[in-house]
Amino acid sequence: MDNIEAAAWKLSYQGYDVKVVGSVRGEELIGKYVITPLINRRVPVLPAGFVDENTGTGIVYSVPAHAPYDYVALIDLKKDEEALSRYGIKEIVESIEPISIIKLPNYGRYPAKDVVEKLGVKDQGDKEKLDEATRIVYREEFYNGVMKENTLFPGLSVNEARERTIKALSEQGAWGRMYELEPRKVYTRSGNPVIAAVIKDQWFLNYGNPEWKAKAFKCLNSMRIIPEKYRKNFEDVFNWLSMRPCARKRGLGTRLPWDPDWIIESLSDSTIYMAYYTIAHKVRSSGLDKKLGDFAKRVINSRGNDKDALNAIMAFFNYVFLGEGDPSRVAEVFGVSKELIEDLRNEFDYWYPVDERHSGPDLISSHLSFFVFHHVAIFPEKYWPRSITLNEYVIREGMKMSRSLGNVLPLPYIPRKYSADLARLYLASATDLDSTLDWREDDVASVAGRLVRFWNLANEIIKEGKPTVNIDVRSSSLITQWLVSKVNKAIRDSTVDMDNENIRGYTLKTFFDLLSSVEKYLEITGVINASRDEVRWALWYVLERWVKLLQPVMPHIAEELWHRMGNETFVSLEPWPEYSEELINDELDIALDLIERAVEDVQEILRVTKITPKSVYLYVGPPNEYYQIVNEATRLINEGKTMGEAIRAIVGKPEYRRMADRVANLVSKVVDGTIPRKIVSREMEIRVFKELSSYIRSRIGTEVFIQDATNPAYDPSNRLGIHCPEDPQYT
RNA sequence: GCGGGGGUGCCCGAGCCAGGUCAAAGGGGGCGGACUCAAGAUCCGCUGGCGAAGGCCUGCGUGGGUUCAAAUCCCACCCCCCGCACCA
Repeated sequence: MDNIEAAAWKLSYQGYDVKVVGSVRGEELIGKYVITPLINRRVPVLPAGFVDENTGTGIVYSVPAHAPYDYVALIDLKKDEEALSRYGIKEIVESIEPISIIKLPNYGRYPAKDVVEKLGVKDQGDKEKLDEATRIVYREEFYNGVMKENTLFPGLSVNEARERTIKALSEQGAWGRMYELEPRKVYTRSGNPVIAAVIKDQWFLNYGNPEWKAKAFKCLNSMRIIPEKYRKNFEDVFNWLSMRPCARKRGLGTRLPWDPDWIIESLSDSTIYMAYYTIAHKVRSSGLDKKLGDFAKRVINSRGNDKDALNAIMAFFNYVFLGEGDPSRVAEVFGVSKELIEDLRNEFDYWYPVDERHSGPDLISSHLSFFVFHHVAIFPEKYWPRSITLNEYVIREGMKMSRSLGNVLPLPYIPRKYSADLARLYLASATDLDSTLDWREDDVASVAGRLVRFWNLANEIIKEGKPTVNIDVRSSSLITQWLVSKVNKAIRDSTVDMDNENIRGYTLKTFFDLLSSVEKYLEITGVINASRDEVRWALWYVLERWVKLLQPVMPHIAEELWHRMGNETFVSLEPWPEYSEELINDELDIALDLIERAVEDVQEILRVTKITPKSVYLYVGPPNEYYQIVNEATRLINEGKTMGEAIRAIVGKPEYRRMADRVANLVSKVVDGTIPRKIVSREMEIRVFKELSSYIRSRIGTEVFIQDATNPAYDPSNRLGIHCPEDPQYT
């Protein structure tokens, strides 16, 4: 088929009576002039390689000022001496300058030139960039462009001017419309090109109906949209939705009962398919599918005139989905038991409404909005959908996945190469719902490393076996109390994350944070001479809860560990772990931080001073009044008091009157942040340093002695001058 | 233009709603070390600058402001991404 025929063939589907009367080679026209309609300008015909000759005549109107392709083609042609002389158009082409006809804010005289240069388009063969440039320029001009004085419609916006131009052209009889598909190259499954056709008597759904719209909004307002930021998007689409075609002439699908030449367009009916899913299995196993199908055929074959058949179908769904009508009647019509019909009704009622629909933001403007509209149109309020969750795109190594880049990661490949649990863990940890997920091989490998660490750790705990003695946490070592607190906190906080569908938060807390806590626990208990029974008990305590917490993100591994722990049940069927608020103690975290900070401080001092000490003395726990002063100061500052007011208020109390300078010093350190807002008690401070002194020693590689600052056994340099809570002195 | 989302350290990316323990989680990359004949894998440490004592300076797009205190709150500006009906 040559090009003229292709265009003629396409047009024949668009309501035109087309006959091919002859053909002309484009080359024959080059160098000739045409007269444009409306403005009667003589315009030369020039060669260009970018033109798609499958569309229309293969001749396009060139607007180099505003169309990137035209601009680049003109530049190319000016440089192409060979073509210029072959067609004898050198003089014409050299004299051509783009004519700017649209004023566009933030762009120069020739928007096409601006964008082409910005994107670095090389020549008219640079299709990818030119398409991008065209998209940008057209969009900008369409929404923001204003026609200039040298046009027929000065001052009008581009979209208004376009309508006026069409009108003017058609009044002259110089206008016809040809529809084309975008993107162009779309093929049917049998390999034929897809073309646009003009359809008469199209059926529409009128989403503009105010009552319907109001109901849809009512539903939306009662729904959870996760992430919440997409709600506005839905609202915009709801407002904007109006007439939309709901049927087509070809393809698979259900015929429109009253006009069976038409097939219901998939977005128009697939949006409530989940209602049918609730009963599909029973409809099929009971043979009802066949009976429903027979009725449907009767309806369609009679063009909707077979009222009995139509009523039968309606009665069935009215009862099952809406609870309307009499189940005995329905049973009778279908020749089945009343119990079956009631069972279907119960099945539907058990599952509905849709508690959560998970999808992507690109479907907000179509599928997901229809989903809401159609539900509210058909179902009573109690069956309206409850929530929609959306997640962003997946990219790979920072790049969009596409076939042309050859970097698509096929789904079936994932469990084989990475294992399902690793992939789940990585995906869950890598990003939130509302941002793009970047699949990065290096990161996956790093997560895999953690997973192996976790696996080994869990198996070591299992190897040690279930503890035989029970430990009372309240009388255990601080570090064990700390770990137990961490676990309980992880349960508490990750449960909130789960409820909010903050999967990343949940994963970070339950897997990564707990893993590092347990590793820290092992490191510390390995050097402080902890009770073996206690450690064993604590690790088991953790693992029992940990496996349950991790079950959603790594179901297979969790199940395996659960069984290795000696359980006969499935962890997936176990109740979600409970936490105990009493076992959560933030003071322990602060205390552990205190130790870490002390270690880092000492290391830094040793590094800066380049001293290699024989031993280090840490003086901790200044007088108790200091703690009280700090807590009091924090309270006053948080109330909005100034530093001076806080100092005066504290010094005003008789017990602090004689230490005014110390009060002033402490308060100023609270204000400037040298002393943290949350501090532990003096008892805790001394206890944590004493219990973990071996750990401190192992970290700094030197003998360490913890001294009570108020009563030091050794103070050779007498450095205990000004000294604050949370701020050990070192010797 | 309108609507929405963003701009954080070499890179990715938390934090921001509820200001203070934030030189700023986590990861990647880089550097150093352990292990190894070696490489890889793994593990440990360092990774804004300065510093002979726990500190100072710079710093979260830009410029202002509020505050004792700002990555976080307010105002203005710049830049990036996404969407915008019959498709230019």
